[in-house]
Amino acid sequence: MKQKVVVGMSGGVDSSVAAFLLKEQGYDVIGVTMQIWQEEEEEQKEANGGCCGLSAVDDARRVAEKLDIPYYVMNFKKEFKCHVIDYFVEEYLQGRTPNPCIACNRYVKWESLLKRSLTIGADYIATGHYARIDQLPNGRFAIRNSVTAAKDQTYALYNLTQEQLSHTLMPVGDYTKEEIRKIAEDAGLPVAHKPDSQEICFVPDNDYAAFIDREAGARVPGPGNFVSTDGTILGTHKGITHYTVGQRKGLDLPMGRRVFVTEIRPETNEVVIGENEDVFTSTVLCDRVNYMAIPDLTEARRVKAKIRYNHSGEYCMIEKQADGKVLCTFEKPVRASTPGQAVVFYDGEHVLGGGTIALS
RNA sequence: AGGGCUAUCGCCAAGCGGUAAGGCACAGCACUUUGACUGCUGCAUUCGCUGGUUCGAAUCCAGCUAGCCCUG
Repeated sequence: MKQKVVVGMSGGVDSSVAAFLLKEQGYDVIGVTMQIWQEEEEEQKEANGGCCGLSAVDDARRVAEKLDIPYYVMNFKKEFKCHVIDYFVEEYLQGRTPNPCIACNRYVKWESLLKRSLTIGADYIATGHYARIDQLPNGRFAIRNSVTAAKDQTYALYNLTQEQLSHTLMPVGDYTKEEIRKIAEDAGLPVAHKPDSQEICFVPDNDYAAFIDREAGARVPGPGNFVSTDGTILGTHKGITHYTVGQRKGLDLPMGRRVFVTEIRPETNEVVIGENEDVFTSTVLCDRVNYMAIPDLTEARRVKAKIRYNHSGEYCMIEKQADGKVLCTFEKPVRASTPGQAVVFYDGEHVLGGGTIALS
């Protein structure tokens, strides 16, 4: 009997081709689009729709028809609100910089969608991520780099659990973006030339600070002081939710030279300003660690680590602390390690694990 | 009340009679399935105001205005 797989279809090229490939590979494919933040009425264009846009449903449905597979829209707004939007807002209110994509993957796509998929009799869920999944000799499942470094999306997937990975397929990771578009074109999929998505999906105007203002209202910390490392007051900032470590633009500080945010202090509502070199650090402490290729970190080891999406990675020693946090000591200083962002460890092509940056 | 100094883009700042450098800030674009970083482009027909001298002035002269400093 054919194995059944639910493909999360965003309406973009990648997930559409994922569905196509799996069908070709003989799976019993079901297409599902997750409704996560869009207003029902908001059936507007969403020009560059992508990952979570709204043209989503229309495009995904057309692809499903083309592939002749069953297609459903599932509502996950409640889960998305709770695990992604609220988390996103709370983190900013506390002076940290969250990565909503990671939270969405871990808690919405791979928790809620997987759970519901298993309920309807599926064996797997699949997505259009540029990453692969391997089962290692030690029996554990691990995310592996896509064949194309340019579109690698492993960073955003480090937080998945073994249970989740064991029920996941990522067929797109075996191809380059160009190949995927070619496949889509050859298969006659109507989304072959749709532009890639970008920005935070639930903040279409890209003004995340204004979004937080709308969501949190009076709880948003107001203006405070820009201070230099020695405590000198340099000016007034718009509120800590407007800033992140390493930021230069939007400071509105005519210092005569480029200056950057080096630290955000929610306790005193201060944003610390410094030179570019002040934003480099050699040590990063992370917590909420998820181990993937290994069951635990029992002894210090050397790995390559990425401290943000699109970071080329830098080698470091990682060592587990008594409290379970992991201390990373980099061989070369890394720029703008930011509390709230993830640090992901790589052992060769596989994701060893990762955590949330707590301190730099 | 006298004396001196300074007034050039939002901020800083070149310019010293020949037709407005640069930095920062800011804006747009590119890059990007997070926030950032980065790159590219743009950004004073005008030099506190009013006159004057010059073929020609931000640059010289006079008066006015404003700010700073010093002395009563």
